[in-house]
Amino acid sequence: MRVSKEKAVENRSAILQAASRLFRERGIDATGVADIAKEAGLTHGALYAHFPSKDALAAEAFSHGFAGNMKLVRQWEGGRKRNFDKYLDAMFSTQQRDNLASGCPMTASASEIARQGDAICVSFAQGFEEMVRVLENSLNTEIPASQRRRLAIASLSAQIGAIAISRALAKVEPSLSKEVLRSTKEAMRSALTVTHDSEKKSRRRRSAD
Amino acid sequence: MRVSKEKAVENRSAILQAASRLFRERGIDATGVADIAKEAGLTHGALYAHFPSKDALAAEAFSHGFAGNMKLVRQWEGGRKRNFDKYLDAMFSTQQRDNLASGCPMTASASEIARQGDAICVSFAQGFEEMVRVLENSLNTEIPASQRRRLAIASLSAQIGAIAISRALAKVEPSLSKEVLRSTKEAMRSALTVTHDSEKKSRRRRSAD
DNA sequence: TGTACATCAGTGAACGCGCGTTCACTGATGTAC
DNA sequence: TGTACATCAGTGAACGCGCGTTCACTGATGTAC
Repeated sequence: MRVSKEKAVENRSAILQAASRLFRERGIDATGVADIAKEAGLTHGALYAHFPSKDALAAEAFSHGFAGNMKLVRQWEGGRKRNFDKYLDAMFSTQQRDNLASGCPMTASASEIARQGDAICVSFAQGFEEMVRVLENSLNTEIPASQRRRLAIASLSAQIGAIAISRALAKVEPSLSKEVLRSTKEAMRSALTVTHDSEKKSRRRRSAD
Repeated sequence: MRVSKEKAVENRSAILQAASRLFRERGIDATGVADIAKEAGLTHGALYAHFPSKDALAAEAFSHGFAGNMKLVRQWEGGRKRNFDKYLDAMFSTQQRDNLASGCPMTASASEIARQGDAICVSFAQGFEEMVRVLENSLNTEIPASQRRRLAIASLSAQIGAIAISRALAKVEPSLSKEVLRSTKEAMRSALTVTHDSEKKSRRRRSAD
């Protein structure tokens, strides 16, 4: 039976939200369209009135989940040290590790992306580029601009890797799982609050802080 | 028809090798037991004479692939700087990125592991711990021992993350894909050849190198 | 060494199942008069 | 404002397909005599 325009928009959004959650939680291959429709309170047929295929839904769900996550991340943008420390504490926490459902979709699906269709890869690329920009702007402005981008990229690599590893270890080696989070966080904190090259001027300037 | 004992051992090994390759290349969920058996020159039924289930095969295939990869890695063990630079160049190369089939299984399946059975997680944990030990021993011995382990863990996080990201970007953003490899490599080179804390003595000692 | 027979790795049909997608149908909604 | 009808979001049965696993069967291998 036909539903009102508003209800249809609501349903589309519910499908997107369910897909975004379930793909992160169970992986893209392991989540069926019927599961998603059920979660959204619909039957599987309805899904095809809103999305042409599972692949297209996955690409849009990825962008949707990414946009939601980005809002949370932006609150640390600005580059002040105290904020950045909080950002690191939040990113490398066990809460973040155990929060598959609404955490970063890039992290939840890292090694699956490359095996999916091009649409998802494009969504991933856009999300990654935005994330690099945001992180770059959060770094201490005393770090030379040319290095900030490099450090932002390396940091995202470390974040994505550390969360994936700590998730894989959580069940069977819980203490090693936590060590991975802790060690990567501390290494990043050192790397991002001190410059790496041997420019002594900037190093001295910072030590007065 | 029955085959000789030697041939049976050979076949078991062929299944393991095929599984190890295909799981890395296509992902665990996306690879069928029939594909694996075919690749090994057998039919799917034969597989169950050697392995009780796909899950058990996956766990053993993971260990097998990991052991093979470890042999390649060990050649850089020893801690000399020149060797370590070569290790970094090899790890963050586009060849490594495009080498799904025989690259590190930890990297190929990072975000899938946590969603698989416990047996695979245990294999992963063993592999990871060994990798940490090897990398720890490859780091410059002037870095304090307490920091070496932390740096080794953080480096593995960055490696796994960077390869996963660069694979996801390879098709749609090839230049960004290469930048991720390059930036993460350079950040790691800086982080691992210079200590991170403010111990000035060791910093001075190293600058004479 | 030669023969008879038990063993068991490998075959391929069959199992039940869930997948992504299609489609004839339903009936409330939105619109034209 | 009230009536007639076209629209189309949502339903649920059905599609072909490939999945992991089982099993009766085959026939070369290995063994006991």
